[in-house]
Amino acid sequence: MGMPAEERLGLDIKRAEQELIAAKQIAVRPAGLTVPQYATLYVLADNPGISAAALARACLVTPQAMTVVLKNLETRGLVERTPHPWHGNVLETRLTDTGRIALEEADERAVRIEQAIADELTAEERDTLRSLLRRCGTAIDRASSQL
Amino acid sequence: MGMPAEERLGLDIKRAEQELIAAKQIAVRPAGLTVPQYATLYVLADNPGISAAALARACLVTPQAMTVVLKNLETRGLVERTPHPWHGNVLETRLTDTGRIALEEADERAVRIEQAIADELTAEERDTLRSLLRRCGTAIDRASSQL
DNA sequence: TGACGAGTATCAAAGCTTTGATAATGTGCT
DNA sequence: AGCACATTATCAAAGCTTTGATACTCGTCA
Repeated sequence: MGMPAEERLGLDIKRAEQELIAAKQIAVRPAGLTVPQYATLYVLADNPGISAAALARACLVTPQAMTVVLKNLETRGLVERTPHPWHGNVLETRLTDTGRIALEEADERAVRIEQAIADELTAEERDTLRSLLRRCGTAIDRASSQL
Repeated sequence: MGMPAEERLGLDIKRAEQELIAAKQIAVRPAGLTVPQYATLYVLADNPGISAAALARACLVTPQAMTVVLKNLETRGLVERTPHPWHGNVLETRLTDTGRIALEEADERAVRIEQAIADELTAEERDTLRSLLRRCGTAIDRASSQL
């Protein structure tokens, strides 16, 4: 393999994300939610009536993946989907009261993970991390499109 | 929700990882591999005869997840699993010639993604990013265990 | 009016991942 | 020898994700 594993920053990013998602799983589990479900409800809380496709874009997943998540949430009564008043073919999705309660319970614990990250770094370091990650992202996109 | 979304660094980390994995998918796909399969073969190349459980730890997944990946790789003849010579209950896993070829083909393209990241940042910035991500990781672990 | 393109929803198949539980094997300690 | 412990492998169930394909609706433009 051409490039030494120690120089591959991708592993560091992946590791951080893996630790993050593992911690969030533990955080939101007592509320009866998975991480994708939590993320979906979180976006839904600020965007009532959003379409599943738009929700998928906001959560960085495919529409098909979002369909499955919504199906599970709807079965359990955490969200409700009603036909759009005049625009056929579109289903409006909204939080139910039960869904909002679950979200708040989950967020209360999930936010402690985010708070721990924020507390570990100074404001300047947070900006630096954001900036570096963003530059990685653009570099990745560029390389990917030229692949 | 208690904490503003803009302050949640988790989203930035997740986004970077998502872009990374999407790009790697595109990179390794022509070699007929998925990202988890590529990661598995990559570790396997440097650790012939490793057990599935150890492989799972190296790839940051559960043993069950690794079992599925190995099963798919074995079906397609990219790896072979033989009983450990004297230690029963352990299956040694090794790359086949076909598997090595697939890995090299995949790595040739995947490395361009890593190279793009490395090129985008100075040596000092790479160290900074690594350090910040590591500190995030420890903070996450700490918060998670105190949850 | 009619064609086209964008956005949305859904079915199907394949693969990955996790939790939970069970069983077999090897090692170390008593 | 016998027992506890750690490691390994595996089965089962549930959920997430992706690619690929199909179909419906709406707005725009010719």
